Amino acid sequence: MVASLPEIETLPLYADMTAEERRELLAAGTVHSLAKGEQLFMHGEQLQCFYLLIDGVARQFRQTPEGKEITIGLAIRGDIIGTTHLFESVDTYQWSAVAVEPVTVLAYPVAGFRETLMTHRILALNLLAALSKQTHLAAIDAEHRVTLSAPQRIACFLLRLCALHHLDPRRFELPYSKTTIASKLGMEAETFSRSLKKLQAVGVEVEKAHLSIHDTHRLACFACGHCSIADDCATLSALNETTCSGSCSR
Amino acid sequence: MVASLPEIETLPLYADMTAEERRELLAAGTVHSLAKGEQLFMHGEQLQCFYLLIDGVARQFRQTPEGKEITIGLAIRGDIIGTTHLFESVDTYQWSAVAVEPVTVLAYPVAGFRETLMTHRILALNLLAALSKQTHLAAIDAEHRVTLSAPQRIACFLLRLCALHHLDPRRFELPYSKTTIASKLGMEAETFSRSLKKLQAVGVEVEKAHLSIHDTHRLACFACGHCSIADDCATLSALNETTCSGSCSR
DNA sequence: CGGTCCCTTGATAAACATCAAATGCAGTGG
DNA sequence: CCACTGCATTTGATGTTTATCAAGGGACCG
Repeated sequence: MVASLPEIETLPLYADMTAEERRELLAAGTVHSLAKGEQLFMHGEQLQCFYLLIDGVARQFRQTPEGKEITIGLAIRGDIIGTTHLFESVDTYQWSAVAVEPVTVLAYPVAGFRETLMTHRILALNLLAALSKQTHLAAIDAEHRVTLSAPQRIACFLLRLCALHHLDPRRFELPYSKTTIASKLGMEAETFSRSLKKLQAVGVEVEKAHLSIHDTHRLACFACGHCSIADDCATLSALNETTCSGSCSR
Repeated sequence: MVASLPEIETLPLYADMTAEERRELLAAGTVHSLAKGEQLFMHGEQLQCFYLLIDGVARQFRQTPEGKEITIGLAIRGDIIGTTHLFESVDTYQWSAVAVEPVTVLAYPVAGFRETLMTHRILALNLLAALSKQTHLAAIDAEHRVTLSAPQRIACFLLRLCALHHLDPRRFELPYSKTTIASKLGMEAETFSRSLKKLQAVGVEVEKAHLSIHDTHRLACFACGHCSIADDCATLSALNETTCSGSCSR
């Protein structure tokens, strides 16, 4: 764990700080490691810590009375989990979080954290940035669920996946189970399976968990043709432009 | 406009401050009034101000290339609009906002706002609280779209509407058009119209824009039976308990 | 070897969108 | 005051998408 600690400094939460301030904040948190399947917190539990995810993947979800699970999001390195509850007038977690891959987190107790924020103003700004981003991504996700078909949402997800995890689109392995991805995209596993097959028509080869995107540009056109994020997704395209040049012809 | 200004102090954004600090912050913003249909900002425009909504209703939305509009949310008194973009690495608005009812806002220029936040630490905390709430509500909305049927989402919306706007459930008028509500709920106007009719079966009378909820408790059971927010919605129920006692039998 | 979990495939059904058309209301201009 | 126009709403008919139910294959594990 300690091996990866030095690089924590590069995470956005600690951006724009003096080395000293960073060191102090890092010292305030405690490192935890979780095996696949272990939970960070459960819905209804007493609020205790929020977490900075250093490595692995954590799934945040809600559960309906019937037992159906709705995935709120998949968090990866650099993402912050549990802060949403910090400033609400509640003292319990409003949803649950579990590791879907072995996870390393830096845990910060919520007790007295308001005071920490008063002292470390830049931290407050960085937290604001993180929450803004979350809100923005939530809005985009919501739009996708309304305007994009299941295959298109998958296509969008795959492109984003490659960008975020630095995977080679021409051949990569899904970093977590298809069931998990399906739930993150708000569809049933069956629909995911069937839709993935339809993507063969736009040049996506599937073999178990191994995928090959023959032409990222083509896939992007298929997925993003009906999406309003065009300019913003230039960010995503930029990341992909290592393997593919030119943007969608819109 | 000035008439309503004194009460601005009671908004959450200015909570926990000294009177002096509040006065200073209020002075930093400029009051704007917009007629129905006027826009606060448009997607792609240069980022200039963010807004604290003092009165009226503003709709935030995105537009797909085909011209379809996706409503992100309806903001009312106390809500903050445009902050999401403040901390992102973008300098344009990522979506649009228009007044669906005559609106009064307090506008704050984004230029130099980071510095303001450094000086006014409590403001930063209050902003964090506001953004947390937004994220939380977004998660709930997303869950509703997956787990609730159209009539149930409408029922949930109506109950919430009465609570937020302090309307008497036994007889009230919709504060904005049905088309607007439908789009906020992520459904077509036709579906909204048909679903609203189905609510007659659980005691909702409809006549033009006038609604009567005969039994809020019954409607809550119909809507919330499949929802995971039970405890949290106690907040909402609490507001409703002026007219209806007892909670859903779950 | 039996069990479990993940994934796939097929058949069916429900919910919702879409298309098309009618109604009614509000505002406009004559 | 009345025809005219535009917009919001409603209603009906139809189609598509996706969930649901059911069953089977394959990998991993004890």
